[in-house]
Amino acid sequence: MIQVAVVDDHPLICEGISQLVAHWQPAEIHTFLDGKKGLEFIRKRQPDIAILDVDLGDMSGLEIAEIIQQESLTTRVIILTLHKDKAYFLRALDYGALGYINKDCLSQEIINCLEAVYQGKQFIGSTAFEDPEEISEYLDAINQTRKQFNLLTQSEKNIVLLICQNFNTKEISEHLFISPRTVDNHRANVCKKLDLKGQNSLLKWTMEHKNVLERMV
Amino acid sequence: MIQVAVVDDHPLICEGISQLVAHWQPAEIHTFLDGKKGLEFIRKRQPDIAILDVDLGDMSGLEIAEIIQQESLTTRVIILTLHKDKAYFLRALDYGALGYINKDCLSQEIINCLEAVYQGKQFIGSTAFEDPEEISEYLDAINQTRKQFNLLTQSEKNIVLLICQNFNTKEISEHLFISPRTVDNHRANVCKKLDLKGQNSLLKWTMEHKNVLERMV
DNA sequence: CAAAAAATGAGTACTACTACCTATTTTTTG
DNA sequence: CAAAAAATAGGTAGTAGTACTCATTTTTTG
Repeated sequence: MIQVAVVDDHPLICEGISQLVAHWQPAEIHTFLDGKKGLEFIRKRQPDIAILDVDLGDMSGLEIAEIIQQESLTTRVIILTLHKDKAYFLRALDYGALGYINKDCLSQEIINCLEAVYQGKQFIGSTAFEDPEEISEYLDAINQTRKQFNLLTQSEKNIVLLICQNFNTKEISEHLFISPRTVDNHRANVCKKLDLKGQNSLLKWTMEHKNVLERMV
Repeated sequence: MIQVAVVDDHPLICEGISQLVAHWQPAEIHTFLDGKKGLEFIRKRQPDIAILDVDLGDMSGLEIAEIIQQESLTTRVIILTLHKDKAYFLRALDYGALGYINKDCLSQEIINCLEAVYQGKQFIGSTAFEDPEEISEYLDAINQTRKQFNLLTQSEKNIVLLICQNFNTKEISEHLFISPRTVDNHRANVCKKLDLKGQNSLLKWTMEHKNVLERMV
């Protein structure tokens, strides 16, 4: 049976979400009215899904999401928010939340979100923003970087990630126990694949996309 | 007479702040219960100080701070928050807010904050965080970058900022109508002053501190 | 197993940034 | 005005990354 944690400081919303989850499919639902207890449970039991409110009394659901990411817990995160704040959403993304929905969305949307997130897919509520413009631009940018990175072979990826960490060719070769010439070749191939031209173009590219790349380990 | 805008969706807090401001010194105080009207006023009248709540009904005070920064308004910003969330603080800093205080601080502290911010100084409430450790580390890092940057002469600063924007030596020289050799010399001097050694060390430094440097124009 | 893809290594040339140096002109400052 | 600081420009050398070539070995995949 699926385990779901619901963390929200409003008892009414906790109750509502629980009903919706039960409606979605039979699940073991645990509700928490404050962040610390919720986090404690998530750490210990690693439920399949955690539904986190942004504005908890003692801490933010975003902080919990950050911890889940940092500690590599298997729990998938849905962030619930009252405010249509772009920055909340960006942070939720950064912290690896898969779901992001506004509290005034329809019940069906929450169920769709649960289903998507349970399958490991991203789900962003249709009522989550005032202006979906910027958000989609941001998402596109991240997606493009990811796509580009995924054009690379494993060795090439490793090398790019080492460049991210300020290693130069010589240091990379020592770190990977291979010839600097090999590293050179991989670098050249990466440049070709990503259409990077000119001096330090690869270094610049990795540093510009550092945020995205660092999360692709 | 000083102009102060207070934006908070809780009428009680608006009232309390107004009283405190009046207690501090005679001022023309304008209160707003929602973000949009507050922002409209700030844009039009550019008051000396704006006290912004993080959790407004329609938008976040942080968004308003961001707009104030983007549009280079002269208004100095104090961010008020209910939650002791580190990320809020970091965003407030990024958006150029000078004051940052928690709502459960003492009245005197708010007055101290008003005074400091009015003088253009930064003021961070003593009760604003659970763990002042990380915050001060972050602040130190930013301050160190600023200090380093301020070791540079104007030309050197200009060149560093252009490196930030992905210009290479040749492009910088064309942009500034000077010889590439001159640019080379400035770069070398910067490397010396900042104790940067090795290939691309200056490029790496500027990209690592891009966030801070970009705000130093 | 055979073909394809990836990883490994090297040769050569070019370019950009650093690391020294000197020197002149312009601007700031006491 | 005189001294100091900054901006300008150049010489020469070394190093690291890009740009292309080729070849061999290992791993993946149909």
